[in-house]
Amino acid sequence: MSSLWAGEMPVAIHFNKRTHRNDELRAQHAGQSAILVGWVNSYRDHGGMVFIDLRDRGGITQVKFNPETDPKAHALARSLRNEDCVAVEGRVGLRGENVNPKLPTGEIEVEARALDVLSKSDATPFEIDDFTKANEDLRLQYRFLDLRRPSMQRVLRLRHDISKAVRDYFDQEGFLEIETPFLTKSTPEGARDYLVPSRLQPGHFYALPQSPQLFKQLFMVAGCDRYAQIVRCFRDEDLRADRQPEFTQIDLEMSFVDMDDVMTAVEGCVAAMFRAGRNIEVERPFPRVRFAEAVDRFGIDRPDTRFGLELTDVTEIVRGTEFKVFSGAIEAGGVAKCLCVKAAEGADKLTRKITDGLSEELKGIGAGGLPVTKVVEGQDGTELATGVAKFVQPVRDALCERVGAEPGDVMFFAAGPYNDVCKFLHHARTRLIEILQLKPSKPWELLWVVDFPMFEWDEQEQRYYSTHHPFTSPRDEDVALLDTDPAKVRAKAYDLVLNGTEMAGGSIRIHRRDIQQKVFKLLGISDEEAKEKFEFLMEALRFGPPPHGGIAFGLDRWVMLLADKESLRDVIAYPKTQRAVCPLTGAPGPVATGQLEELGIDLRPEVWAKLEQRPSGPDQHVHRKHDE
RNA sequence: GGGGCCGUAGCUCAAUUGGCUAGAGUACCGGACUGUCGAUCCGGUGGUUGAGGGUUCGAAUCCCUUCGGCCUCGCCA
Repeated sequence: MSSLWAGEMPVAIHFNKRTHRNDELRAQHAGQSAILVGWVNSYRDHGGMVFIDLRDRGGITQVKFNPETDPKAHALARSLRNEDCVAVEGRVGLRGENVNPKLPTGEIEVEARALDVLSKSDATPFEIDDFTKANEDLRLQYRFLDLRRPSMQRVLRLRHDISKAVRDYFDQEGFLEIETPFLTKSTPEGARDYLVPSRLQPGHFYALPQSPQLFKQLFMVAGCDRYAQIVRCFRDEDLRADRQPEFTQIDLEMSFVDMDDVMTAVEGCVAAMFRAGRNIEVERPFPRVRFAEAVDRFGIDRPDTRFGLELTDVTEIVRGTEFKVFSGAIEAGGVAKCLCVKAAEGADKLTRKITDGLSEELKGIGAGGLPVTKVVEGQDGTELATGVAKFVQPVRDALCERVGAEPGDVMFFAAGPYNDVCKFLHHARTRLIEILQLKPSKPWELLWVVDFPMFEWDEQEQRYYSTHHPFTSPRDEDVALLDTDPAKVRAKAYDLVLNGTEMAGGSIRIHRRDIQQKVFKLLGISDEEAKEKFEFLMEALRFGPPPHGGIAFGLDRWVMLLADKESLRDVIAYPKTQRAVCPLTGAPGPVATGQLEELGIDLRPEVWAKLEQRPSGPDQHVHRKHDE
């Protein structure tokens, strides 16, 4: 290579015989000889002495080139640039007074006797370190460089450690890891499917699995007893920071169990993940909260209970007030709830600007606004000031007593249908926690939400939907209600919530065919439809299915939280952008028309038109009408 | 599909009310320097201000269209 020292043959170092990784050498190794490989993280050329920081996936070791002792290696070292891939042979030396306390290997350096440039690097599009920031789009386009950064390497390692802990745990607990197909059948309910056209049967499509739900239930019918898999799932819906079109689930199913058995198994798995990821021992069992209570107190079925700001029902107190927003909503069958910010929580920071801003935000999600009032110390005791004060003044004492409000506090209200009120105040609560920068009572809070209703009534479509999914079992004591009052039936379902984020959801499944049929009927799924869509499950239920249940949790989200990252993209090696594009590969891309023909697929005229409009870049293959 | 933020040198950013040759740090190139460690010092290259159109004597700045990225609602376990 021309970049090698002119006239010299490259020094042949047996790079495949490296002796250490770059985070391993310590003072105790002083005097030993070592072969290291890696990338040039930085170089410092003093004219005389040359230093390079050599990086591999584990860490950094300083290498010293001395012109007096090793002129050849030194001369070559002067040509090194960032991200060159090199091998170094030398002696481990103590740094004496020049110890670098920032590096674990800072007590030593490798005094190079020989240097081999394995390959040169062009100037990188961004610098490979944790100091400089680069546009995320660029990072994803050059993900192989982005992943060289120590912080990304740490994430990959963390993810590996967590996955391994999960596998070890399930192995130990007697679970079998069995793979399920990716080319499978489209399921009717749930998210939009990713479809894969069939060549052998034109006009037919496989769907990529949204989850292995049915397959794992069949494993139970098959007598596998305990199944667990770390498996990729696919959902063709719009992306978010915490949502990718393909994501990884920890999926499990168990036979001859009830809710407690599954929950205990999951708690063990979560404990193993925390141990592996953060070296934290979590307290078990996790507390449980009933769905109805969670929604009542926090407005949401996945509450973050580490903060105060609980909701209080004030329907009866404000029922008769002059304020139409309250009285009208209540007369129409709605409720009124109050969220009280205590003085100690920083209620005085809630300026008019902030409360107005919150009100606007709430209008954005369908609220009429966010009525507010302040509790103040007046001449004759506690009084209300500003906002809706004059309307609620007549019920002031009852209101303050009910809510526990004291001078200095600020009260927010919402009135209307129960679900709306909860939704609005949950939003307000979440934002207030951010705005007031409230400190959580503890860093991690794991809790179970249980006793979900089986069904939710859809007012618009006048039909029931499954809260969980159609195979979820009702609680034994509620089975009779299926015939009389379906809305009251509680499900054997459980969600695991971490710091206000749903991290896992599962249920005990229906293992009796008659109950499954009854549930389908309630959901408006006809016998023919059930047979068509879930034929194999319905068939399986004929042949002695065991009582069973399971759960699935999103591995990506767990890694994200344990890695203190705010985006799933930071914990997935090759993630997609918001438009579900992979900047690295350019996927999705067009294909040759021949491929489409084989599949019996033709693009619609308007799709063609759009494709032809698009400026085709140098590396972009547009569908060609004539095959190449 | 709706709302919001953003796009200027390889990278991260600046550019006052629409006004002088669009600047800085870093990277890169050249030079100096024997203990640095996000090395330092001196010098240099580098710009279709995402793209297209418009308003104007004059546009990075204002308007329209479009492409791309992020956040979010809808959607989604």
